[in-house]
Amino acid sequence: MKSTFPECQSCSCRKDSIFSHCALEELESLSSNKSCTIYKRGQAIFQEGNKPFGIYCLTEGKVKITKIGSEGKEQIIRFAKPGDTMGYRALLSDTRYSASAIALEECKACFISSNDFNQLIAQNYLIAKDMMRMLSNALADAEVSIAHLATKPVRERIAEALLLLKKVYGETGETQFSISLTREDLSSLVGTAKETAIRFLSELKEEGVISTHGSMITILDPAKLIKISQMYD
Amino acid sequence: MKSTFPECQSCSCRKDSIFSHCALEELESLSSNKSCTIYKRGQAIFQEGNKPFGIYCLTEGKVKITKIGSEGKEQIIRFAKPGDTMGYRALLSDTRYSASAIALEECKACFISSNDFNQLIAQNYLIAKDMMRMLSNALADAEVSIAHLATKPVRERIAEALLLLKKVYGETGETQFSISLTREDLSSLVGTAKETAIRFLSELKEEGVISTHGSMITILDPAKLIKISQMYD
DNA sequence: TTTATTTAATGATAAATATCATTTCACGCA
DNA sequence: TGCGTGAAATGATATTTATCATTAAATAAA
Repeated sequence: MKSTFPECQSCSCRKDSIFSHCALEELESLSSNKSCTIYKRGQAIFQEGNKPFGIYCLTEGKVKITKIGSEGKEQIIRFAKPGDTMGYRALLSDTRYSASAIALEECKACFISSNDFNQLIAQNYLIAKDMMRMLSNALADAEVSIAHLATKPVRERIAEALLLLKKVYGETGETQFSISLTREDLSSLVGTAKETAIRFLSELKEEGVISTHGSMITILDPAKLIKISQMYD
Repeated sequence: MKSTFPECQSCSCRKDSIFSHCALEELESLSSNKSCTIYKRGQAIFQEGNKPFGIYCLTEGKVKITKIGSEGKEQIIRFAKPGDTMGYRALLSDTRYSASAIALEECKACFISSNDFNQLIAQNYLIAKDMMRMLSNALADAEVSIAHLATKPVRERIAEALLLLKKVYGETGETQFSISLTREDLSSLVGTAKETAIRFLSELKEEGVISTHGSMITILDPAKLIKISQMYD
């Protein structure tokens, strides 16, 4: 009984996932072979350095994808939301995980074995093409991060980070957006010290761009945030 | 007459390129359709923001792949060497170039139209798989850059940059390795100010790890460079 | 070869960010 | 409702890195 997990055929997150091009029979086969798990806040779905045995499809919750940097410092590379696939990079390059996936809150994810996944992309070119598109987009995003980490000051990167969170986890159309995120996670996304991140957040609060309550951050003025993130462009 | 350009069938750089899995007839078709160009030092092969119409295969010379960051600062994302394909990311995600390719010295590159390229990856799954592997490797590299830019001090990143240059452009097995690279380019790879890069280079010279003559940098002690690059790991 | 021009190198100083210490606040739990 | 714990916030200071100015060296041009 996997009562808490949807069948792939009817999964609401499939619409914008790589499985949007699957035939019904492919979905049925996926669904019957998949294995689903609940992860608690802080739990790892997979970890940097381990061998991959399949891919994960997140169906509920928020996940951070992280790498260990210098002195054991954690660096957040990107976030995953329901419908996102995780761990495919390692499979496709036949290497170990280059990053970890950590649940930011209670999450549900489905596991699809490498065999099933490889078969799928080999037999359905639309899916392979989609994988290439996904990889290409992820690469473009990563390259933007590189350029911005290297050339933008922290204040701009903080603004950008908040906008990224809104883009990933916000509803389209909403102006205000709230998310609970530790200052530690925020600083590890921005690539700065926790205290520095907090200081710039305080600055943004005084400017009325955001408000906070505990770890909850609310974006009040996204337009101004965009301006701040591009101050020196 | 394209006397200065090799036929794809006999091209020496094909062995470790994505075309290593091509059938002879595919190579013949590629070769007869390709268009080859010589680029002078400083010339752009393609530029960030433009629409891609195909991919480029570098056959001679060194190329830097760059993005414009804050305040117009150039950030080097990666390097290309003969045999490397360039510009495929934009095609595969159906977006504009997210980076530019600039010749670091006189270069030769072959152009393959999007049509030819798309046909190739659609008809030959081995090539599509290779593309996915390439994208995955590029993504892994980019993610390492992110983590290191965010967490490693400049001295370590300088050491790492020199090792990267050796890895890309050095012969396998050689210990000493020389490359001509402006301090501007080095600093734009490391993500630091030119003067800062120069200062750390001077430090490495005094330690006997490298030597320089003008823009020429010679790595004398790669082992020590590795240690320096991992000082706080 | 000599000269001009660009690039590398160094010094002095300013700015940005990190670190360490302390206080304040939010939240779970008795 | 108060108490304890951990996280957020703030302050003081140290460190790292950037910027501006100048000199020295290398490369290109005459």
